[in-house]
Amino acid sequence: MPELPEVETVRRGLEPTLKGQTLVRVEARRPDLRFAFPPRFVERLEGASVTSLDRRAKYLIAYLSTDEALIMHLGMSGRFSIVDERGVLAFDDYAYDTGADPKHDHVVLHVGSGAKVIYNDPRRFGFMDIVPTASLEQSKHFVAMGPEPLGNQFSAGHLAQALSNKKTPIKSALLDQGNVAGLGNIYVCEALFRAHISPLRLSNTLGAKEIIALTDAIRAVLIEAIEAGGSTLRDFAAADGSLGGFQERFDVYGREGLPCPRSPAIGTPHEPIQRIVQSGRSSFFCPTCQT
DNA sequence: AATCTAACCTGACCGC
DNA sequence: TGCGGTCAGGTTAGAT
Repeated sequence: MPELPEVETVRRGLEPTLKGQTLVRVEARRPDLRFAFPPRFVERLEGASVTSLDRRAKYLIAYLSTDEALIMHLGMSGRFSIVDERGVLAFDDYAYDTGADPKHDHVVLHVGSGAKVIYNDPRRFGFMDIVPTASLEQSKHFVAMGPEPLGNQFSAGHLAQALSNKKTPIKSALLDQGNVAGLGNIYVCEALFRAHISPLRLSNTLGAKEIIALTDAIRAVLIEAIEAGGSTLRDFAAADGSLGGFQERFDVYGREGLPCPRSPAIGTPHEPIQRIVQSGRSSFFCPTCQT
């Protein structure tokens, strides 16, 4: 479930195991994921140590002692798990999935502590790349990418500028990583609901107040989801098997036909949550309070 | 240049 | 139990 909050949750989960550790052995069990691994993928990783683990939008970045950076993207179905030095599963970002799925374990990073970090991806929409750290920002993955929504560069002013000449629906504009980076289908739906804006509205028709509301809604929903991701990790550490996480808190996503959370107990009820398809993807919204 | 579509893959789920 | 159809949270190459 990798949009920005999920990737940040994964980053926090992997950091204690990877940071400062040497990659003593790397297994690439096939030549590619969505794309071929870069040349000499294993050789460039083995022997390097991870100086820090960062995130940019939905990408994980492991900075290496070799002045290169390992870029990892989870695609749609990518997940990481950690098996610690005792052989015990210590982290799995799909903790509520039942059963192992070793046939889709494509990459294994063995670190000096004896732990291993396993990348599993049934659909193989994920990918990994290695680029020189000095040119990371200029690499093809990041060169045209918009600002981090939780960073200082993202503001109502930025969003207003980005949307001002766009005729595309706001739903599509927010999915465009060049406008703001890290949102996906779920959090776009949720942010538009919070901002009372219909996904059908054309980008260049939003008013200043709406753009401010949208900016605030994007930040708020991402922050809450990251906090909920943290609680998922704690749940798993406690091995209580509970689902947890943010998905129980969606206002509109996946809730077609269900009541709008804002529908009043007294007075005229809102229409049920509606699902439409925009550029091939589902949008969920309340036709009554999102205009 | 902006915008849209199809494609990449596999698995889960639903109705019959 | 099996079969076919539908859907899935992302990105990008190629067409309009």
